[in-house]
Amino acid sequence: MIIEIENNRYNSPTLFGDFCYTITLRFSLHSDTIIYTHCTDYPRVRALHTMAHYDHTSLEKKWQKKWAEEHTYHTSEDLTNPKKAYILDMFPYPSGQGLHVGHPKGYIATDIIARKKIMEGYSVLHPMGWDAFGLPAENYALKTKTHPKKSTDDNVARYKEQLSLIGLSYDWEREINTTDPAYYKWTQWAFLKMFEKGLAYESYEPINWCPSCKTGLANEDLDGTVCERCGSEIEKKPMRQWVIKITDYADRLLAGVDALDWPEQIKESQRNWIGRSEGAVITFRITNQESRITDEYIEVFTTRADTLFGVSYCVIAPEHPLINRLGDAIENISRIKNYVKYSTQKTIIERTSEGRDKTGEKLEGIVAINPINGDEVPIFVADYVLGDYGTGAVMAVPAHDERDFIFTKKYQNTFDLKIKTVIDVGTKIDEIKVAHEKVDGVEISSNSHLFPDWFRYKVSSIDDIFFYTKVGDDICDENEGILVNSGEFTGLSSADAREKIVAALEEKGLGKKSVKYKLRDWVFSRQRYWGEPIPVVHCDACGVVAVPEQELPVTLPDVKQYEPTGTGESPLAGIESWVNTTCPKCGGRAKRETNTMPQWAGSSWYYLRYIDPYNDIALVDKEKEAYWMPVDTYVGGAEHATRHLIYARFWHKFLYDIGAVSGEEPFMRLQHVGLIGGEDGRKMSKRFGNVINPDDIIARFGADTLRVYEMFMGPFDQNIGWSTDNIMGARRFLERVWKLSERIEDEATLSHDTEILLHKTIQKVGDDIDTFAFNTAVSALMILVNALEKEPSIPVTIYRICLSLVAPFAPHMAEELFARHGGEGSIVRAPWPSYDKTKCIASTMTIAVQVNGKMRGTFVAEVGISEEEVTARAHALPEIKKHISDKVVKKTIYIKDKLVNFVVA
RNA sequence: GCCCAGGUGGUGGAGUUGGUAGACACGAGGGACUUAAAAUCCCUUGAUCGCAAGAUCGCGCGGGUUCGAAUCCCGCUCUGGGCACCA
Repeated sequence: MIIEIENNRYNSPTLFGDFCYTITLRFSLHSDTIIYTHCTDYPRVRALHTMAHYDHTSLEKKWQKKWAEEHTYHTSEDLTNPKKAYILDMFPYPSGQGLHVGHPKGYIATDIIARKKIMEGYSVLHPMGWDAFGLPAENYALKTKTHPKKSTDDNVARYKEQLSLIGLSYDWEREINTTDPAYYKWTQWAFLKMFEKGLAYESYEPINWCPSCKTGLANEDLDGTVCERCGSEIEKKPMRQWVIKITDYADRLLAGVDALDWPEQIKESQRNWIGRSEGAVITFRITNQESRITDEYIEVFTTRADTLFGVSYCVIAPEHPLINRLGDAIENISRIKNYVKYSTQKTIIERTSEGRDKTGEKLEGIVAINPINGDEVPIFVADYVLGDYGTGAVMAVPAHDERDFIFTKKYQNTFDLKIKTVIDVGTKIDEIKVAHEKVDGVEISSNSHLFPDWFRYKVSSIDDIFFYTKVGDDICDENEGILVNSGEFTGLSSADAREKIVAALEEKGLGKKSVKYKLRDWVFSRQRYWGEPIPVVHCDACGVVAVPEQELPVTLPDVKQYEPTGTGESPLAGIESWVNTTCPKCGGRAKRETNTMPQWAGSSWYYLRYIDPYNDIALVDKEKEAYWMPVDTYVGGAEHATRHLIYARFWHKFLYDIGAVSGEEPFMRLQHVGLIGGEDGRKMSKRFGNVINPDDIIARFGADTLRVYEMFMGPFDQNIGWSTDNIMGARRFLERVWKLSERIEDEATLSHDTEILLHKTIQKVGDDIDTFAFNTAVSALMILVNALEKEPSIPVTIYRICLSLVAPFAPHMAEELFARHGGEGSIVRAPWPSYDKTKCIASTMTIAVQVNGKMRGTFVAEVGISEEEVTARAHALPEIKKHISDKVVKKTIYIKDKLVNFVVA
């Protein structure tokens, strides 16, 4: 019976180009909808109307409603189940743009894993929430002139709506939001604990300042020299700020990396970011002509104590306190102060973009004493030395450090700087195989015909070994070698010399081993409105006082003016009624801290809140935490490698130290999600007009098709461009699954080959889901369906197995077909199919036959056939005979069950 | 500059404990069905030569190891990503 006739004009520019007309007849037959369409010629319209029997829209709506009503994805509270899986996505910050098709890719993957785990009988925790504090949300609010609270809520609602269309198995009863006072109470609580332990402190050091976002930023918030958010050039600005001593955890953060099952790339960038360097701090005493200064010194950090004999001068950073300490003892102090002013006013980009060109000033009137040999060397101030790394001062060895070399070259003539080679980086004579020539001493050239531009010499303390090094004064090789010109240490290897030189200095109290890190303390305050208030007050009498735990949360007050002030104060400073308070300690007048926390605060522990989302008396219940943690599978973008993933690991280790959690590492296994680019090959962005909205795709092809396609596109962690043409492949695949149901027969049996294929497919799909090889899992399912299509009829039990395999990928369709074909209950809780290993082995196999390594033929053999028989049958093949003909078979290579290779003369 | 990842048909990509390269899918070409489209189904589809059987060449480039190399080794090149004066 005809239930509906439509006459439509389609003119959606994204998918259909121009427009066309269609006439659609909808028939209702039993519970199916059959749609016939007549349309004016426009090929892409077919995408809409190939859905004979399979009306994705109504079907997906139906099941999403049902799952919600029946709380299908409610997390099991059974903490006795030994099998648990915590499957987590990096939660999004809801921007005003909404989702494009790239965003759900990771969510689909975790959803597939979570669904399979449920089917395998695991207790599964698979939640979702919102990282809604922070600059992006606030900048968006400012742009649209709406209150951040309002715009954030709107964006969350929009995101949730978009996500819900995809059919994800989140337990929404555990939804969290970092801007919820009940949530950030515990962000503040953790801060107080850090404050208590001395890990959170106030600092007045110059920090990164974004002039556009009008706030201080952590090193991690920079993209090179610009603000990671808005792209503005960063300035250095001295101001009061809260800092967290993440550097106390540098060694543990580094040591923990090795054991993690994370992509090597992320592990490597964390190692680089932490940047551990083993070296030594060496003390250079300072003196002047009259030896009046006796108690001043410079401590330098070096990883190359073995080059100490090659020191030409010392360099201190412009920020180094020595300059103020010595004051007029420096003869040209005003010139030096000018230089300090000049270089500290430079932006980071100016200071680094000068690249190789280096500037500096010599401190006149004083010299540093090399502790190893008493040499007096000049002291410079130069901004190629960083004030906040190591000791802020270095010893310069131009012969073995490129930067020192460049600086020396520039000022060599002005200040008479020496370049002294103290490490022989040459090659041992026996390695380059040049005839012996006994030459004593150093720097005696030789005209080796092999290496004419090298000169050779013998180091007197080492018998019978000659060294080579390159001629010329442009030696600036950092490599290690053998010490020369180094007094009693001459002849030692670099590694050996470092130990011995530092040991010798240590005896004199002028040096000791030291480890330094590139990681800097975490600048934790933001001069912005939209963040967690830092829960401390400033009391005239007591100084900085923590807000008592029982008064948490310190709620963010509602405010009319939330634009950043740019003065170094947050907009909160303007709300007198909120700022003025009493001191919890003495009861006197006090002012609240008006800086807020960075965006990364709330996301540093959110995975714990999902476990126990309504807890008001503890951050997380210990028993529940011990059960669910650590996160078993964590999926998100690679851009968080040195931000969120460092902060969260730090936060977790801290919580471990105070006994709040049971393990040291939060995320056991991490997977990258690759980006989905636009169809034009560029990044998907509003700017390029190439954004594909998942809502549109779902409306036209269905959520199941979107899910299958995104998993089938290619390797999960790879960046791949979207293709609306290719999505048809996924759609057709699902239609085939649908149509298979027409050929179900209770009494049917499968052909032997198809049965083997079925078992192999069960194995492969399971393994592939576990290893994030979703593309080949989908491919295996397609191969199975192609084979089932060729079967005259399909047993219903087999069909249901097939549906179970499809269910994690296309849950709506699988659920519908499962219900229609005798499945009991929801397929969500149906058992994951098991396979029979013995049935994965075929009874016959194809043996490849090669002659001299070239494929010349194949034949089919039974499993278990003997080597002799394989060889004989291979030899008997006509195409093989032809290639061997009268030649002699010198050798036969036999690989069991795979191939035979005849080697002929 | 340093570190990491990668380079396979017209396209997305399979295949890496060395053993039948191009699975699966898209696109394209041909055919069936149709008044005609669309959808669906069947066939072909790495390149070159050939009527054909078949042959040769092919996984960024150049070498090497091996009976046999996309896979291992050496050198180079290009692309993407990260770090970047960290002493």
